[in-house]
Amino acid sequence: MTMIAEVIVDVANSAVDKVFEYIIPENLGVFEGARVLVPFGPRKILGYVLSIKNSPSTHHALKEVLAIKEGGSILPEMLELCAFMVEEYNIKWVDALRLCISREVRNETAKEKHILMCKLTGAEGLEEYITSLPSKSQKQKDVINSLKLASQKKVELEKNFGTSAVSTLVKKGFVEVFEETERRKPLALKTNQQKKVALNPDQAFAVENITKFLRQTYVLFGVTGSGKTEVYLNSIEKALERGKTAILLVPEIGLTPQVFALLESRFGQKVAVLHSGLSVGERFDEWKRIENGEARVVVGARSAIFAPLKNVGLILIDEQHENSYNSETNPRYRTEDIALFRAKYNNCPLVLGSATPSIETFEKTVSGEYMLLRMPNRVHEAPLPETTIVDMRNEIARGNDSIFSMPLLSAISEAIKSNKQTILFINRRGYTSFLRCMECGYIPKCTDCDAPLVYHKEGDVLKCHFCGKKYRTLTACPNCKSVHIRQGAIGTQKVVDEIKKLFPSVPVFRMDNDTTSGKNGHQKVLEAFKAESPAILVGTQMLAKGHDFDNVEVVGVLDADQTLYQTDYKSAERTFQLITQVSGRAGRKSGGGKVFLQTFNPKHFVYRFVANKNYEAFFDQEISVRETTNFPPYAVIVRLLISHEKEEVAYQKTKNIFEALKPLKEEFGENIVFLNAMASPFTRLKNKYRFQVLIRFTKQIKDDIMKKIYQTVNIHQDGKCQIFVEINPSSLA
DNA sequence: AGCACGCCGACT
DNA sequence: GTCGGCGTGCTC
Repeated sequence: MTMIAEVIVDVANSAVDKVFEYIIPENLGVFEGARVLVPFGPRKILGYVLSIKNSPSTHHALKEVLAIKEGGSILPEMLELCAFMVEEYNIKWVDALRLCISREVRNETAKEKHILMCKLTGAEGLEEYITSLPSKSQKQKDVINSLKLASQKKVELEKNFGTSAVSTLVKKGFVEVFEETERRKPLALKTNQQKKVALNPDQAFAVENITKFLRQTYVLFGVTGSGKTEVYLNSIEKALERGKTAILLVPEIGLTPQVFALLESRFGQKVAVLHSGLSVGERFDEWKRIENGEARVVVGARSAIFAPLKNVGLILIDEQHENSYNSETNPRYRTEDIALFRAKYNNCPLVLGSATPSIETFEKTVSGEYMLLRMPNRVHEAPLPETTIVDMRNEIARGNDSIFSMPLLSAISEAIKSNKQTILFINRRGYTSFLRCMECGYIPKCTDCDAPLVYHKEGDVLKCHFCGKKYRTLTACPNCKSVHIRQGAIGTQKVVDEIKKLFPSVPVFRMDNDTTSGKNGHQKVLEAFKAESPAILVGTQMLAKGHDFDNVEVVGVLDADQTLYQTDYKSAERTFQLITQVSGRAGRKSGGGKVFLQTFNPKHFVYRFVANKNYEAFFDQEISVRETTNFPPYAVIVRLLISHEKEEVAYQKTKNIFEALKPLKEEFGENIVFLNAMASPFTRLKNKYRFQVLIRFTKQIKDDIMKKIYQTVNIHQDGKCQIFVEINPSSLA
């Protein structure tokens, strides 16, 4: 009986992203998930076997599978996951499959590293030989004694005892040289052997619940410094004890060598680490170790969720709210979806840890879908920092129009006097930002959408990012007639200049995308900062990501409003998360931290809850806003981003898609809250013109309507015109 | 994505 | 006549 393989070819083009059938020659050992070499037109290319069946479903003349490629085959679990992703995100099969193998294996850009080892052959007459050696041949005796303990690298032996001693012994047949594969190990810090600490009652309760697997998904809700890591480690330990494996995901930036060192000290060689900082050789070896079962704990950034780990018994996502868990490019996916799929497949718990969980996730603890595990106390009993809200309008009234308020400046001065450190946070993102009257705090908003307008350099206009409406830029405040109008964006660089003028003798460091590029870029800046005291660190949101600062007393949030007036439904949530996380950097060890929030809008509910450190109260408020305004999690927002190199074509395509989607309004009636087409906020990007269609609908119709949206997209999509579909985009910029 | 096929302009 | 430009279309 001839068997037929359904193959997806390894070509990243939607025109060939479909099943091709091949005859399986007998004795080739083709299996589902295998990587195979197949004839494709005039050439031979790689393919992935999706399934095997008895008879073809096409009348094409079938060709034969040529060969099997070793390594990098797709586990049955991952094949199912790929099918899920193709369905859920409308992505290409190849793109899904490629996530599941390492690019080093796929491109053959790395292979195993072999080194020469030496060992004793066990040949007879060794003892006699040694005693017969003249005393000047001490080196040979040393080599033998050394090898009696363990096999050793040839280069090491030669370095210690000389090449001639080693080669003589090889010649005499007492020492044998053989090849061994060596693991290229990602560099870890010196491991200061962590002694296991006893869990506090909250931690113990969490570990016990997770281990008992009472619920599919847990939200580990713990304030900064509450010891979530210890819960992760203990839960992993319990999973390993049951013979299972575990995956721990951390935000890309949070994967500090300290975290890895901690895991390694606890789990040793069982840990594999995957992140963007690895060399090709290191990554190749880590994937290999996961594939062959040597590694049983995988720690890594978001793509590590695709690690070919078998028998998964626990999945943990640290800092669940982090946006870096959402892939925004090419194969778009949400790590939480993938993790939940794998957890269900493996019938194991999924743990989402955060001090500031996303609104959508926390809502699921309220509805009972997820189980909430609270950790309200800091481990070392160090109190959370004291937060002061500074009204910047008062500062201007006092004649201080600098970017630093008086209370913040005096706190910095005091910190310097007592040799403590200061962190200044300014979240400058993108080129454009809103305008603001420096006297009354007025911010121009769209008359149709109530969204703050965004200043565009191009054309010198104000635009609404929701409806695309344009306004003339402001020269004077329509509210108070002041001409004191500023762009909201003050960059880190300017802050550094200003603070240096005020405190010329204090070392100032800057941490943003420009200063942290390159390997271990973050680490270098952080270490430089930690080595100085007093010192000041100025940085963007990357400061917020879980770094441990022991000596920071003052945190200044220079422009708290900046994230608040980003133009989408998540801006309050994001602001709360960001400021809470940044605040958490103050007084971590000693306590007594001070946080200053500089704002023009001190009455805003977000700041009140930030200052009170009350996430749950913030959640209650925010979730009711979402409910009344019909935004996620009560509704679903879908954005179709249409791009083409010709503006007219992109515009026409957008119009066509919009017209094609319009009938949905009749079909789904009031379940469709909003449907409109408009120019994308960045109209031209990478030489392509971009337009977008926004659809907002109630979550009940999600599955039905998504099928129809994807159908429409697939009809209009071609090689030149790309259409990206995003569900609940994290930002509409 | 490649690679062949094919149908027009400028050369030995 | 034919060498080669890259538009179009196919790959089980």
